[in-house]
Amino acid sequence: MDRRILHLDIDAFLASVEQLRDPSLYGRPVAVGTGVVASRSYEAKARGVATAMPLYEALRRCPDLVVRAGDARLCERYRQRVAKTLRQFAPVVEVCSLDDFYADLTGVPLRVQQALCDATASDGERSLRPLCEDVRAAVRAATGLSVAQGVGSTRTVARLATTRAKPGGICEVPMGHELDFLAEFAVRDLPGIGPKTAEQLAQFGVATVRELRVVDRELLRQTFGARGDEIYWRCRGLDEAPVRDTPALQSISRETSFEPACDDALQQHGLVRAMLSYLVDRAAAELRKTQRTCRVVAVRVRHVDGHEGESRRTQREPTDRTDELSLRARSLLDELLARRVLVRLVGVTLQGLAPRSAAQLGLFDEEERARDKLFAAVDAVRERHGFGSLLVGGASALLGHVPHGKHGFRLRTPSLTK
DNA sequence: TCTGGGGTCCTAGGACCC
DNA sequence: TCTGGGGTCCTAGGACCC
Repeated sequence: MDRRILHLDIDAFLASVEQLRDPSLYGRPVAVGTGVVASRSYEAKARGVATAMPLYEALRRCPDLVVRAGDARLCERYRQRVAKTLRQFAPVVEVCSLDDFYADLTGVPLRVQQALCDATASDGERSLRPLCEDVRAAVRAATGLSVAQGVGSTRTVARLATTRAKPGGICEVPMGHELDFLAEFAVRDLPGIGPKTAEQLAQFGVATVRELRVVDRELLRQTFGARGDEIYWRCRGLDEAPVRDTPALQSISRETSFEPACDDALQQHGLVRAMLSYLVDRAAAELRKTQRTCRVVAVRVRHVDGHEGESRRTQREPTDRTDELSLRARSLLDELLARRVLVRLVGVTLQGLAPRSAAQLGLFDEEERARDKLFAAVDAVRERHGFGSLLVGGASALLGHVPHGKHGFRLRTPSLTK
């Protein structure tokens, strides 16, 4: 009942990493992204630059904006360091997205709580603010990054508290003050309420959390199905979702867009095919790195006219091999390329992930074992010399069309693609 | 107003099996 | 042979998150 959940959010994560990389950027408006703003520094925010804003608009508002492409691999390393630091303070830490984390402090040993007991708190009520200050200092020391933190009795409360704490602050919602705290937030601020749901609620005349609490539970259920119940509890700050240790990934996807659209100098969508096989290779390498296999391959194509197609196929036999997955992806792509329209985006998703087991992989078969060894060798070489040191299968057709370097082909959005 | 590249979860309908 | 019901698997699509 008396849970204490900590939510931590790295301030302007991708932009801050760029500032760490290049200290001359401190104090300047910085944006990271391709096409749209993925992250911006607070100096840029002050000049009207918002995330998800098209870059041309950002530059119109702030002509001296420094725009960087970003580096997803580097950000991933920082993120791991932040997670590691947080684990020194809390028994259970959930890495939630690129830049935010939950920790359940309910189980923090009593002696730690006692040591952290805020002498000024009345009625023996303990404040976790001193702990948050320690976390903030530790993250700063380990990474140089600034974080905002929120504390509350549920994930929802903690998360919204963080939004009040940005940037760099700490916001703690005391037990029993949840309803008041949530009341004036817009419904759109509640996690789980997106643009569609907010619009439907607006038709009921509901804009704030306070107003949402008046809506009949049955009506929410009828309108939004299972989510209706969630919304009902959430606006009362009563979501029960636990903080879990970071759960295993359920899918691995890699996609990239073509700008300008891919009109394919090679005939028969040769470039799109080559790009797909490269993306499959990247995804499969990640699969092997995490010691898993997959059974489902999905391929996605978006054409310049906005038409989107995705198709997937499940196979009985799990695999983690690039060659096998490429074959599966290739036949799916052929189904999607029937339209003779330029391609804007292509991508692959591996699903149906399971821990790798030799028996399922047919590794008692001699040929299978040989292929398996081949990919293990490929992975080892890439580990040492970079992903770009070896090209596998159809990806070589990209040479001369897509810039290539140590880490492989340079995809359009390095800030977000590993 | 869909700009980008990741992810999660839910639902509906059809195939198939018992 | 038909009727019925239930469970599971699969595909597709939508809504949401950062």
